[in-house]
Amino acid sequence: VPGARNGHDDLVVTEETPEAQRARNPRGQGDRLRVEILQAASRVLAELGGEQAVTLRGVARAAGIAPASMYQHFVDKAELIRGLVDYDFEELRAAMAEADAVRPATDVMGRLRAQLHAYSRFVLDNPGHYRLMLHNRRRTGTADDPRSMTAILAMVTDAFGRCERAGHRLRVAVDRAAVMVFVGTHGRVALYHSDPHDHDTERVLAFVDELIDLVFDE
Amino acid sequence: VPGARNGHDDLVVTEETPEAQRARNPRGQGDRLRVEILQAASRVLAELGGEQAVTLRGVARAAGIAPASMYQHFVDKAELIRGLVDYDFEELRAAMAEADAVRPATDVMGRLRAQLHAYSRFVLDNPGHYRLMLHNRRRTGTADDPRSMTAILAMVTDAFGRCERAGHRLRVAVDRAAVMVFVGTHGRVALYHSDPHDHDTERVLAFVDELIDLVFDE
DNA sequence: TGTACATCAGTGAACGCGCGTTCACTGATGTAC
DNA sequence: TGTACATCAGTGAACGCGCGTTCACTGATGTAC
Repeated sequence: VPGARNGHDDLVVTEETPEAQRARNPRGQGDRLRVEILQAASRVLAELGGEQAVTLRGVARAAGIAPASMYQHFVDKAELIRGLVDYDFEELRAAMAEADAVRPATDVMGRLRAQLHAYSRFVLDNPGHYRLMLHNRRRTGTADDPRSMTAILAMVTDAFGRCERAGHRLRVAVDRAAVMVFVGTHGRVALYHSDPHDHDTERVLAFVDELIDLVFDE
Repeated sequence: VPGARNGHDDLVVTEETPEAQRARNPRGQGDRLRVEILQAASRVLAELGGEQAVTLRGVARAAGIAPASMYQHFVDKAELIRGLVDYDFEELRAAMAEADAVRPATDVMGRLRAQLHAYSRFVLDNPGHYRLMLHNRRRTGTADDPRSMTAILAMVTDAFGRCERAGHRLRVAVDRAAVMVFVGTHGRVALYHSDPHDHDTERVLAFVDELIDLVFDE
């Protein structure tokens, strides 16, 4: 019956996506729903921005499942959020790694810029995700966990190290340069996030380049 | 009767502060409660961090009044939040202005550093407030409104301008230098906000000084 | 090959909670006569 | 000077809502015999 509601016990307020009735996963594949849930959560966060917009019931709605079904994959809401943060860190890391890999290995400066540009684009395009990652990150403090800011910073530090070894002279130590540029990049995108006059991606990337120029000697 | 509850229709969960019975303000002084409410909201935000922790009922509880009383001073919750943001911007501006005024007028570099240090301290000490200010700021985009990031940046730009006129040479234009250092400062405090290994105020201030050194020639 | 059954993916209904908001009110106090 | 009254600061109780979570369940499907 077209238009028939699947029986939620609460009204679906935003009728936008009627969400075709989900086909149940086959026997051994119960875990597939887990990533579908994370993708749904990611969509919800992107559309509504702000962690408080990510509710168990809202994500269930977006995934087209019953709220109770969440509990087969996440013990509680906090674990759902942690899962989402890990998912996002992996997306960011992958975007930076790909930007790096796509350039010739010898173009060390180009790879450095490309990584920082990928970082900027990710943050500009996903403000809600970025805020979530910032305020819910792991407490590890080591670069071991690839899902941490420390690991992202380590990628940038590596890129600076390659530049220095290739003969590009820095005005400060490698790790200081990396922190300065990374932190400056973050500051730029974060500070101007909600400013409607400043959503010009190109200007942000130009600022990042300006920062990079500042730490190199020449 | 000591210990007697004033009749809230919901239970007060955190019994911490029994909040002595408020004395009603005299006739013409109804507005005094407005600032008491803002101060209570400020306390709630500082203690619980995060905008979603600031609820009408929670603030009313902290102020020792009935939830309904909020509506004589704020038309709805959104206006309470706006009021809180304005209140916070004024606090930040005042802290920076005082840091500047306390030094001899001729010590232009000291005044610049003092302003940025005051900014950093405010952000480090009030993470919840700072996040609220960032994500709920005015859309003006002009420095006219003293309660905006633009106005704060304008203060920093002025300070850099004074340094340059006093003979300190910059490697980039005054407004670029101001943006870079301001944005870098913001990035540093914001990025490391929730990192327990990095709550050392002195290290943050040293980073800010390092940034300042970087934009000056020499 | 046929069938009983355990397993598995997912559900429906209900719960108690704190929230924002409304509305008719209370009682003290300054003011008009 | 005395008193009726309008004004003002602030309240108590109730509302409907969406939330996170629990629990007993359903029904399809692979497996053991």
